Amino acid sequence: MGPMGDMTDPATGPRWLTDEEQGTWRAYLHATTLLEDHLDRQLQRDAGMPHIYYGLLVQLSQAPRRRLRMTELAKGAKITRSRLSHAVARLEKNGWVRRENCPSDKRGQFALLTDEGLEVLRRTAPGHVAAVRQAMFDRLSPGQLTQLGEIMRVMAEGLEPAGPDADLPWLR
Amino acid sequence: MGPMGDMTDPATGPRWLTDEEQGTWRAYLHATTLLEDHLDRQLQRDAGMPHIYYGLLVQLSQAPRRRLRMTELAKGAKITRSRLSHAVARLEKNGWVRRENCPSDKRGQFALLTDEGLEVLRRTAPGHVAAVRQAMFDRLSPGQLTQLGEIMRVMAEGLEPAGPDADLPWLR
DNA sequence: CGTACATAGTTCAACTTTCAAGAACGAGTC
DNA sequence: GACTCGTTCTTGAAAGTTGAACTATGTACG
Repeated sequence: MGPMGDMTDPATGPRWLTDEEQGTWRAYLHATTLLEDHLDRQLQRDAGMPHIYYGLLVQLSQAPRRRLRMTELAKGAKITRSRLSHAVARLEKNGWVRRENCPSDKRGQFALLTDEGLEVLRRTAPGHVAAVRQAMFDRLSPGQLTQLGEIMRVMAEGLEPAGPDADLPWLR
Repeated sequence: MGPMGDMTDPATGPRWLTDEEQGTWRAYLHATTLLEDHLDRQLQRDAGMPHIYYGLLVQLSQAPRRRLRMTELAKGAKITRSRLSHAVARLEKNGWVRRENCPSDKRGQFALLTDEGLEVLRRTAPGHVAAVRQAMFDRLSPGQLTQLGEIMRVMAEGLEPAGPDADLPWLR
């Protein structure tokens, strides 16, 4: 068990999930894995890259001067720097991204979206949006949309690598 | 674009996401990737396997006689048979799963949970439930819990490989 | 300056996933 | 039986991911 113990009360045992919780958890797992698979396949087929790589291009396209420091890009995509290194290497091979040295910090690298990369994005964005829409927004009522947004923000907040005092969580 | 067209109306162009939809979509992506990463790490650390492998053991543990046909197991976990083959091979090496021939269909294989496998599950389930609880259920109101369940079921329904007539979607 | 430590990014090896074959069996038809 | 076709599961190679080790540079402080 982890360093923080197993979070169970030795007297009462672990707090298992209620039936409703279990049902929701299963539905969550099914929906999220199905959607992720669906988008991965859609993008692999139409854009020649997995969903995460596509997200990297999108982020670059929205950044000033179409470039971002590697670390910023990794944070935005919520992936490790290691994974990003590999991903950018691959995207560079495709000619969709270029690296550039950071003048102010010799350790730093910018990843920047090339014109070709932007073109790929333009060509494939409509199909991607359509897929997302079809899977999620076309099926949810306005109320559900709002609810979902709120719920996801609550969950993300609790999982965020934590802001200040990230290394002293027991003091918060 | 795919065989079914790009779903855009040539007159109006693609229907982009509204601001609220974009916000929800981003929140969704953040929350789901953070949670999946979190659980993967938690289980890798405490149980020595990724989340999906753990899910396979859970499924087996709940099946009659602790065994399932490979295809059933794959369907339940929503993964390909190929992926399952590799996964089971790995779990077999760990001694947590065993294969057995199906007597009635010589092509068939059962995957079955060993006593060791069950023991691993017993040892690690409390920590896993605690992680899920902490990330999701401890943070949502009862109303949100219900909403989330419903929303996820709607989404999953739309993504399901489709029941009968799966190959003639245009007739439905 | 020099030492110590933090940060940025890459690399390596081990592992997992995907995709495209392929081997083996079952079922229907003639 | 023999043909055809679908199903079950496995395999191998390529692609992607992970975590730890490593290089190089910045930063704080005596």
